[in-house]
Amino acid sequence: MDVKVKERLCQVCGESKQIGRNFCAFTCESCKAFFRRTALKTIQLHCASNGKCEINVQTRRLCPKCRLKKCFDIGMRIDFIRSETDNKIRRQLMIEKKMKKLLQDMSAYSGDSSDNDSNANSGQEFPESDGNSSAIDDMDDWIEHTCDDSQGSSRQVMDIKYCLSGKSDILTEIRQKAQKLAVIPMCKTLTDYNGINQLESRRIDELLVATNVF
Amino acid sequence: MDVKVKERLCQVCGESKQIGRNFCAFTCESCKAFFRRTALKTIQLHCASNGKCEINVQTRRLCPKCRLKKCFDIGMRIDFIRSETDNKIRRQLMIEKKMKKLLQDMSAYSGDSSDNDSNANSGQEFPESDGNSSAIDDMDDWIEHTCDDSQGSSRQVMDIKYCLSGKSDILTEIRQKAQKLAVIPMCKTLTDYNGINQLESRRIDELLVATNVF
DNA sequence: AACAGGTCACGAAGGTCA
DNA sequence: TGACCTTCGTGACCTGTT
Repeated sequence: MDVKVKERLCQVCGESKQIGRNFCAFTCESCKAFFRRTALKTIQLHCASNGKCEINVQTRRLCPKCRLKKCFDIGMRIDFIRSETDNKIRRQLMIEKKMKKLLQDMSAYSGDSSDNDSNANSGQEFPESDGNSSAIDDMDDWIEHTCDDSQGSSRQVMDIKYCLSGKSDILTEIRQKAQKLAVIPMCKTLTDYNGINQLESRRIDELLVATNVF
Repeated sequence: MDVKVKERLCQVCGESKQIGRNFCAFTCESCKAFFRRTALKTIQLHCASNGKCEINVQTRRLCPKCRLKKCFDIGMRIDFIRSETDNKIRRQLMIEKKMKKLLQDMSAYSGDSSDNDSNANSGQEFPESDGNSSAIDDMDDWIEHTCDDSQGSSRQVMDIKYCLSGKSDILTEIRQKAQKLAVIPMCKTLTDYNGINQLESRRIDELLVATNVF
């Protein structure tokens, strides 16, 4: 029972909400975020009380130095924070993944069945651009004309565009696909249909597209 | 006896449950899944302890690099993992099998018990509507016989039908395309609508993929 | 029965923004 | 700073084939 209670309280500040195992210790969300942000920083922290501050939910934000010290004391491990290069790679992979999906969607709606999976080496880097800005412009057009942004739904597309600045190879491909796009239905025909949620109406869209009727 | 005990423990992590010969070594289910997922990946794994982590049930998830190393060390073989193309083919075959069964169900519902179709090419056909006695009628029949409306669940299908009324040419076209694509169970999947769950929409995806449209 | 792959809820990382 | 979110790896459980 003692252990159970322990596991339900943040070992750093005593918080009782959102407790989980973070960086090898049971902590709350805020101490987790604090440790992630602070532990790797090299700048010297300063404590006004000679490093003897008590850390609880109320005081935890008053002295970062003592809070961080307690984090280490209760066993939070710095080596469980992913390295910046690791994170960079992950972000890159995520972007490529989204890109691929975007291209698939475009292919589907333009009826372009020539989209081949033969691209075996997915971990490859995109070639650098020579400053082709018109591809970006084209993408802007495409975003503007094909996305219903009434609910911020094209935000991810914008992110991808931003991240891809200077990667004209794939942008050229996008432009080609985009040109084939006769019409629009990217953002769901039956969205507000009573009872059918977004996922389902998306499936219906796909079925209709599969028939090549619309 | 020693050997028997050995065979009842995962050679990677020492787990004692669900042991079997997996990829040429005696392992638990989780190490099997881990090896299947990880062994073929090309991305570089990183170990914080210079590749000297001890792997047991508690620690196995902490360092993928050392876990994978141990997998190889105890003799798990990467060539026992099926290739992606192999898996693709298998999935394709499974889908065709399922579609065949669905087509049979379909035939049963449409009262098309006579197997002597004049079209000899595929063996499985959409029930032919005589003349243009109205595709809508056919659809009505089909809806009536395949939808469980005990909870108003076929309402969406009916609405779709209504939207298509007066567009019998489109309906005919859909049927023709459907014949060509050998996709019947479009609405069959929606029949069980009670909220389309994840599994079901997954089926729809599979069917679409099976048509080679995308 | 044995052994491949598939599924999905869940835990624990990082990211975002008021 | 911290509440909330997304993403991805994990492992128990499942399906299908031999």
